[in-house]
Amino acid sequence: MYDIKWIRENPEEFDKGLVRRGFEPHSAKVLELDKKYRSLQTDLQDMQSRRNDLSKKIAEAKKNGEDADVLMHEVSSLKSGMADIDEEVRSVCEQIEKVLEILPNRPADDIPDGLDDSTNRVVRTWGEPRKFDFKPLEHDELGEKLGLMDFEQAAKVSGARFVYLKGDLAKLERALAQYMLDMHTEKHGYCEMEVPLMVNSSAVYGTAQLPKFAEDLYKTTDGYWLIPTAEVSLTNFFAGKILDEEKLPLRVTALTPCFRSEAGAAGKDTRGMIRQHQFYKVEMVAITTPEKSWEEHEHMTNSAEDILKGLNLPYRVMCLSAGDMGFSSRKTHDLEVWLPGQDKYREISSVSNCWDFQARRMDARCKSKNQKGTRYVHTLNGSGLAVGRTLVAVMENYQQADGSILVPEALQKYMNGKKVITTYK
RNA sequence: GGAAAGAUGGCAGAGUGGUCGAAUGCGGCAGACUCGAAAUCUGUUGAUAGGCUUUGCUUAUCCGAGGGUUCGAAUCCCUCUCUUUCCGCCA
Repeated sequence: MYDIKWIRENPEEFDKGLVRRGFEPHSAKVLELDKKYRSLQTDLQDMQSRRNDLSKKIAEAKKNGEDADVLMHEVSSLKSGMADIDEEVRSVCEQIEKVLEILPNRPADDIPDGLDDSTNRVVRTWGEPRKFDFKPLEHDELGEKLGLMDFEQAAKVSGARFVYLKGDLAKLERALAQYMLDMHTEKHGYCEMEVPLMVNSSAVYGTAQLPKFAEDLYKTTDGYWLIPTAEVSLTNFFAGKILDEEKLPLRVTALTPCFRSEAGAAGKDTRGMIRQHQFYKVEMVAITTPEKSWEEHEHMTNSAEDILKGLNLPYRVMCLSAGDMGFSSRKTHDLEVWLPGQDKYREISSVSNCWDFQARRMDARCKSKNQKGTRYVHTLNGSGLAVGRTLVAVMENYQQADGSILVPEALQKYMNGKKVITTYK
């Protein structure tokens, strides 16, 4: 959510950001409503002030045993006009909110222009894609050949975009999640959390999946939303709070299933585990002061990269263009892992600095001891990593000619020392 | 699911129709005392929005949320949410 005061002072910048995102300029309309709102509010406050004065006089008159009927009538007539203005103030305020709540965050200055992924910029590349002396398979083919991945039965039980994992492959996924959490908690300074998977509307509004993206989410019969990412639960942990600036940054992480309807993804990634309605993800969230959020963005990106480095999976870091970023983000780094089966880099993590955009929506603030007043915190979130997609990457990168899969060294301790995954017996 | 009691500032906790944005205590901040610290004493200390003659002044709103009654609501009425305790059920 934008700060109306900031728009008042920087209308051109506001519009410029929107245009970079592929949106129409909105400052003229917003400022017109804002002007109306403020003038109405002043009128209303004047009336309220008069009412309060008269009420005090009535109290005094009654205390002195005087007659207060005339005064009381005066307030009554004053009140009849107040209700209308009150209604108008509320309506204009709502109109402003309706406009602002569906506008995306302002892109940072240093990110590429462009409305889609074609102008995303490569920030850095790590690792050499492995040379195969056989034709590498895609993960779903590998998994099914091993008898450890079953899409067919999942389709019967649930439908498209679900999977069963069996035996060592199921265990490998669990090992991956554990490895990620251990890295983040022991090495990167995150606090592990166990979080709600079902949340209410105001939480989803806070992280800005609502009101605009309701069709991407699952809703229960009694009105809960299934989280599409632990970002919702983790970030809202700080909703409505005033945090000590001295204690920031706060870093939290959680392993959760994520639920997505994939409403707009018909025909995309229909095979395999890349795009499922339900998948595990380790999410990182950081809360910082306004001064420290860019620094924290780098730290979080590095934390995600560390996971891939530890698994020796080649990847590159992309800086997303203005129009390709998520709604709440000012700057997003995507980590793309090399998938030999697909012969391309695929997104495995997305690390975003949301600035004060979500903090305003969920009223998360911070306060310094030597400072008057409060400020909105900056929120950041990033996948660290998408567990299902990491499993895919491990399978494709560590496959052998006979169809077996080597267990990356970093995961062996989570697999009881097992070094290779073969057919289920 | 049934019954009862609650929700007040950073925290604890008074306040049942009229200078109540709210006593008191703790905490925080500033000062005094001290070589320094502790203890003690004194003062100070909420948020949001608007206006202005803008390091300040002023107006409004905020006592779980939303409505209502009233000249006036933390206080009375209604709805909702949450918490606690007891009973029931349950991984």
